[in-house]
Amino acid sequence: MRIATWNVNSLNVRLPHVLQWLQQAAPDVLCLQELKLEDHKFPRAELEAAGYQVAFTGQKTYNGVAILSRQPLEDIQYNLPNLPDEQRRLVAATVGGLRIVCGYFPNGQALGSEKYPYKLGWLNALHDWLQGELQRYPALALLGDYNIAPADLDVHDPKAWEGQVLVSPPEREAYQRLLALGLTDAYRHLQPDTEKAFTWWDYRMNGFRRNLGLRIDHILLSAPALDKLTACDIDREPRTWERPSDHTPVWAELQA
DNA sequence: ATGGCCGAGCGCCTCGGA
Repeated sequence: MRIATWNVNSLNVRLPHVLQWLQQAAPDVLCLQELKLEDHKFPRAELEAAGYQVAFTGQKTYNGVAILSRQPLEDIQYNLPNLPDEQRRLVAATVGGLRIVCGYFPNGQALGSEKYPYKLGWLNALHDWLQGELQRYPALALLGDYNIAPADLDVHDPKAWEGQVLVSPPEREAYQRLLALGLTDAYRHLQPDTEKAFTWWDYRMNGFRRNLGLRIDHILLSAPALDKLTACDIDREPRTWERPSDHTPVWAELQA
């Protein structure tokens, strides 16, 4: 079973990219973030024609998440039940016994911004909700755009980024608290030392060509899911396509 | 050189992203 995550930065613009990647990467499950469209504009017919069932929750202009799956999606949940919030940032469903949680974590904007405590609060609510979720679903994968680079190894220029949003100690501590629930970073589990392995590059400054990026999109696995992990990688190819998202897909292969 | 790029919105500038 191949599972994947991709922040598409507008599904309106990126639907052709998504269809192309579904065809060539053939994931069983693909989690999408930053749909930037309302539910009535979700391209359900096109994705179903490609062989995928869909669960999604969106809003105009901002946020929005979806799970695409070849197998049926069961027990679908929208948003964090313990956090009243207008922002559409989470959808979860069970696929073949594996609990899939798709999240678009808040960016935080800047440490002095009111969006920063919102981010930390969201992370805290996610943590608390996951505790119960892991009890109900021991085999669980948390995929998405975390907007956190867990370690300096995940940052192209740690000195320039030091103390900024996406790498600040409180965010990294919140990320570590997720790991403390029994989750493991699939990519780092298999590639503990790989440098300059990024999932996002700024549109500006020729960021991608110069590989000035961050690793902020992740797949975290609970122990029963980690036992089945055989491969995990970042697919940089879609970032080379015409009019790309600033993020590129991350995928993991789990034994059946 | 602290900017540069994108996408969306009732657009011709602003906001948010990361």
